[in-house]
Amino acid sequence: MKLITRNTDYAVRALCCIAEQKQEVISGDQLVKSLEMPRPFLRKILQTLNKEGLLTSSKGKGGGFALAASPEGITLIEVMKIFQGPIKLSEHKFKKSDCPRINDCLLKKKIDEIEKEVIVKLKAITISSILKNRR
Amino acid sequence: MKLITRNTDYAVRALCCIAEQKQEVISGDQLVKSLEMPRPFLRKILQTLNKEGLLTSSKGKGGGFALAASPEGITLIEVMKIFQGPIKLSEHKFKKSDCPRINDCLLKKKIDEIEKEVIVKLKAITISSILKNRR
DNA sequence: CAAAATGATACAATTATAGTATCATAATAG
DNA sequence: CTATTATGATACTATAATTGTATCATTTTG
Ligand code: FES
Ligand code: FES
Repeated sequence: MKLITRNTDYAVRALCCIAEQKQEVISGDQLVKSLEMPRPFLRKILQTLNKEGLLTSSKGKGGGFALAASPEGITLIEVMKIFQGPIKLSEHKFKKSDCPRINDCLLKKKIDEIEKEVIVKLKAITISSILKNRR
Repeated sequence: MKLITRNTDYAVRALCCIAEQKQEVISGDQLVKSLEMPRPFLRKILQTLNKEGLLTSSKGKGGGFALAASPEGITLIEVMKIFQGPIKLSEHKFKKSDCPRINDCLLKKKIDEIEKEVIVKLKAITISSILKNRR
């Protein structure tokens, strides 16, 4: 019942780390050292973030990754969508298709209300607001 | 990223159905007919609800299940705990043990705030409040 | 060309969810 | 006392999601 998967969590940590960096561009290997996470896993995450337009990348010596937007402009929900798909707290599948009862499920209606509020909260979280949380 | 598993959803639907019934006791097979869900799966769910004290059961002809408390007294979060364990939106495990970064993870702190609010909402949902939602 | 970096893609392991199957036990009617 | 109707306990299996790993190709710079 976890809201955030490891993909997303690592991606956010990487984005935070890049945002804090003095030099704009930082290589994957430097990030591995700072963040202590499995190299090939982080590499894949960085590639995805680049493909989705949250990072820019450059190859070759001196290359690496940089933020494509300011830390204020990168929201958590955006990262979640990339790695976890759209937020659906009350998804209810039955062998790949939706539950036949989904339209009259009373519980689903209640959960949908909670979902709306969670989405509002998530939209308010950005890389910069996460960094501000720190002491 | 689903908040409610099928176990929980089915359990709630069953509890609602029992609560609405005129006769207090209803058999598993009758519930299967009303709820259109896989018999052995529902049976297991009912057994668990009984073991956890949300239902009472009686064997033999005329037997079946009945609510152990009033519909106002059964909360969603109670059912969720039974089938999904305690609510932990920001759990982050690494091979069975907690993520070593869990104590300084800035994102986790943000998610924990959301978790608190979600728990408040969930605690307010009961079988009777779910039934009232219906038109 | 060699070194340092990312890009693309296929594969594998682990865990969680969802579901099935079987046999035992108890209560009731006749 | 035995057949029927019901639940109890428990072991097994299937599917999907998550969490990774491994390999080779491509681009950039010196
Ligand atoms: S959406 Fe399927 S039972 Fe609630
Ligand atoms: S709790 Fe592990 S990185 Fe956030």
